[in-house]
Amino acid sequence: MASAAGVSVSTASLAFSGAGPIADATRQRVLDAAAALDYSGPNPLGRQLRSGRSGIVGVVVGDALRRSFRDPVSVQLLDGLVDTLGPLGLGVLLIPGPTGPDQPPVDPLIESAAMDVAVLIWGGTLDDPALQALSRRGIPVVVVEGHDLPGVVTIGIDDRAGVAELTRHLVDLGHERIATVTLPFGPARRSALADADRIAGITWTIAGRRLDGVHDAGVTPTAVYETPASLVEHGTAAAHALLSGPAATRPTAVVAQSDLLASGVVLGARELGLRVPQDVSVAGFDGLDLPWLAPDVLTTVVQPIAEKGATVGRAIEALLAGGTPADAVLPVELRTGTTTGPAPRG
Amino acid sequence: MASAAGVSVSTASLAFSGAGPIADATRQRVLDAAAALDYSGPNPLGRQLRSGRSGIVGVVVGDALRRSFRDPVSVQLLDGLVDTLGPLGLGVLLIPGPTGPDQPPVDPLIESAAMDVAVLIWGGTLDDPALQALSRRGIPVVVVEGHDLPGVVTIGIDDRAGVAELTRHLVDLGHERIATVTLPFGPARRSALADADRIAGITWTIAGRRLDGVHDAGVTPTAVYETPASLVEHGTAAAHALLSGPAATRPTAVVAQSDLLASGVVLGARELGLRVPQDVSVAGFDGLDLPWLAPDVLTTVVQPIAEKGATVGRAIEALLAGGTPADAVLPVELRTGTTTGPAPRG
DNA sequence: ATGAAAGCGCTAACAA
DNA sequence: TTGTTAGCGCTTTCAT
Repeated sequence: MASAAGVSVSTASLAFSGAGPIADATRQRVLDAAAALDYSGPNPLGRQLRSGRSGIVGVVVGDALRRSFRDPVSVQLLDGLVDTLGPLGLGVLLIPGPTGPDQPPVDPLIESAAMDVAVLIWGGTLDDPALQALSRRGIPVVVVEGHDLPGVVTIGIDDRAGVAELTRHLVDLGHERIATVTLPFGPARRSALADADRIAGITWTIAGRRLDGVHDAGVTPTAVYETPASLVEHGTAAAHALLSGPAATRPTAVVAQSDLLASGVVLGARELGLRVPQDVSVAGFDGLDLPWLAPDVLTTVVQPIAEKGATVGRAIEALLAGGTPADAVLPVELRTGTTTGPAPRG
Repeated sequence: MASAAGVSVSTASLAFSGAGPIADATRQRVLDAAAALDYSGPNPLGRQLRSGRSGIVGVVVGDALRRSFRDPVSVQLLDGLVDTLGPLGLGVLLIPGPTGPDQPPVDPLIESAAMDVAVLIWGGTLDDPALQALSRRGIPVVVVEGHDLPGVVTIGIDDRAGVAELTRHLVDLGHERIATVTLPFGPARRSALADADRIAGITWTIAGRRLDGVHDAGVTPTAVYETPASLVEHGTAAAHALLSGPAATRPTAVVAQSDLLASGVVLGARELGLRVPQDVSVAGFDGLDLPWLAPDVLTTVVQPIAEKGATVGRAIEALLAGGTPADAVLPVELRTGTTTGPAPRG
């Protein structure tokens, strides 16, 4: 302990914290002694116990890291969050989400890691075991893109309205047979066409909301293809399932619930010998940069991802200050690119 | 405190830890009392202070998160690391690397967050301020893909030999004019052709080692294009710079130091109207899945990324057990795809 | 302006 | 088998 080296006891605390009244000379003496003993400042563990705060925000990614982080949306969200949290002196602890059906339902870190707040990326329902464990521990929770749940702060975007606007754009272009490619419906992931029963059983609301957006535009999709994750290859698989039929019955437009899925659809359509947008229009959601689609630019709904992360960060700040931040729904914006065009003459 | 509720004091500790002798009846009584008071197990802060361990591994990503995580290599490494650390009860704290030249050199978390070990992804030299801060704090460090530094554990791959083998593959195909596209040379990032002076000043050894690999195969690159980050768009820019000249002098093969760069080169070559591999061969490094290149498969050097993460995890385990884990150099393997072929007849 | 003392919640040694 | 005690390193009253 530096105090032994210097002369005082807890005056050292003042010397380091800067708070409290202390003579410049004394402070300097303490700092010098610390340097001599290469003591590098207060031990964070002691400080944390004393203050009851760990300075750590646990971020539960909705999936195995590998899969989550292949999704630029999660990454950019995390980036915005880290940028906001850093200046507040808060660090982000990565917590893997449920890995597989036969794995333990919640990561041990959720049960026992020190954290002041937790963030659930990608939703969660009330009976989510992670949510229950956190509430048992009394750790406040911020949920991104989930249900509106009592007792937790929810940050989302107005995706339903965004998809509705996008769909109307397609209707205005004369499209009548519109198919859609969705995000996963729930923990039981599938890559397949979904029937009405399956659609009725959607538990992850993000897929449901974006599907509702299509209906809001007065459109009933000719087919709904459900994917197990927002990845390019699943979009390609969807394209093969949706676009292999004859031109007379094939959809003339595909609305994908993410840009990654949409770019997979574009690639799949090309593999089938279809031109985009002459033979089929493709639209996405998110507003990512997709350099490999160049020179095409995807028509999509742009969501403010980094801003979403920052909003989560501010909610955390408010929570830690003892406040009760309001839920937030951020606006989205339609961006028309080159992958949508007039419906082909039938 | 549960002890008040139950009947005992620190017997509760035994009840929760499971260690030590305790009567089943007593344990049950404690657990019941805990449930009644909804006490959710020992406070991690107290436990941490007592044990002197935080259970946290700080991972310093070599860059802004946004950029780091667009690189699948970092993500998969992190994934392998998290998978290994989880069962050990260790969590990963994300620490942003240097963000910009005018930013503070090290993130405050490096100075003051509680962590038992730190991992530096993507290198670091001896005078790296992060490394210095960590050593001042007495926190052991594992470095991935960096220099061999005294006092830190280094985990890497045999990339030099891998690039040499790859280059020999091209030589065997008859290529004589081979250009190369490199990873960043150091913190001062550029997107430009590099002259000899610039090459002599490489500080991030990963670029240097992979460049040396080309020479090991007896090849002097006709041009070296330096990129500011391992991203598709920088590969495309490199392709335009390297492949715009007349066929007689243009390189017939390009060795990129990452798959992302290589796929950018492929896209750029196509934009220039060149066929891959008939007009120009392109090879990469990493062994990623690149769905958007389909049906092409990149010729590349496959590195065991997840295994690298796991190796880092095991080194951390050994470090925390008081051992001194050895540096590791993991093997790589050439994978020939469809993007390299015989040199065009000149 | 500085020092003394208490206590954050826990666990490990020891005593009973 | 259980209870008592001490102390991890810190910050914060409260005295001096």
